[in-house]
Amino acid sequence: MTQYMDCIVFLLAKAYQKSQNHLKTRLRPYGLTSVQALLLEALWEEQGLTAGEIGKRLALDNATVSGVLERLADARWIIKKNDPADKRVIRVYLSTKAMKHEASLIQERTTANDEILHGFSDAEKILLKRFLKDLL
Amino acid sequence: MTQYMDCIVFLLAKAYQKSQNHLKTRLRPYGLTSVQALLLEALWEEQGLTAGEIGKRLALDNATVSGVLERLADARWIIKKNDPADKRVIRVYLSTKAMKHEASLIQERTTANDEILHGFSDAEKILLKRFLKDLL
DNA sequence: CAATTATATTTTGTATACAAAGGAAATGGA
DNA sequence: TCCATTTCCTTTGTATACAAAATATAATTG
Repeated sequence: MTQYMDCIVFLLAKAYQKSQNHLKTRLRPYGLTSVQALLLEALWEEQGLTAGEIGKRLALDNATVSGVLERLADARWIIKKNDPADKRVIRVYLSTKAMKHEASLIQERTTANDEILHGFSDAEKILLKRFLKDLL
Repeated sequence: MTQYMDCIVFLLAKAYQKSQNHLKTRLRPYGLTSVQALLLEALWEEQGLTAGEIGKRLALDNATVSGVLERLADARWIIKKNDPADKRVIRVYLSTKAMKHEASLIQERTTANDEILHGFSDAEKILLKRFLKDLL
């Protein structure tokens, strides 16, 4: 029982799942999943991104992006439009609903982060994030 | 683009996915996924665990355990038996195939771990693991 | 200009994670 | 003893991640 408990993949998996749970709980009232909220954040930063650009920015593969976009559009968080200059390209825009919730959703994510990291010192937070970034 | 790049959930997710890829690649020749290999490791440590016990040890929920066990049994890595003392209970045993591959599979996991952490000093490895365990 | 190659997104399929529900067996109290 | 409740695992459903294939459009080449 001790060997795989020291396996980095296992530890990352469980840490991720545990942390994600904090965020998921906070997003539930909005009817959003954490990946959906993440995608909205990318759009708040820059509207009109293509599906491919979103995938690159969020390190999501195109099949996943396609599904997430579809469900976000269905729930009226985004609007998908073809690019007139290239019929293969989908550009994604935020709906009024999304614009209205920007501040609160970002707040939810920030709060979840604080919750997750509440037991760490500032130095430890920086170090942990550096370690994780080094793994990417 | 910078805000969610500092989100702990995002960083953990992507670090996990990136790391898992190393392990997945090494397990592919065996036809095993990383969670399946993880489950086999639990059984090498103790045969005859119940589905529930496996779930507890590996922090897997029962629906997931059920599916993983089913596919492992189908591929002849494990044998599922009812417990005579309690018909609700499933006890899981390793097949000959699994016993034969124990050493090599553990080696694959160890090597993947080394690969993933090759850029970290020994002290950093210890610290990273401590941080992750603190998140659980 | 037509054929070939490349690109963008969607679809299809498998696996895991999780929530909820279902079915069978065991338990405990009246 | 009987029955309501609890327990164990499976099934069902949704979401994401990833691999592969499909479809449509754009670019390149001869």
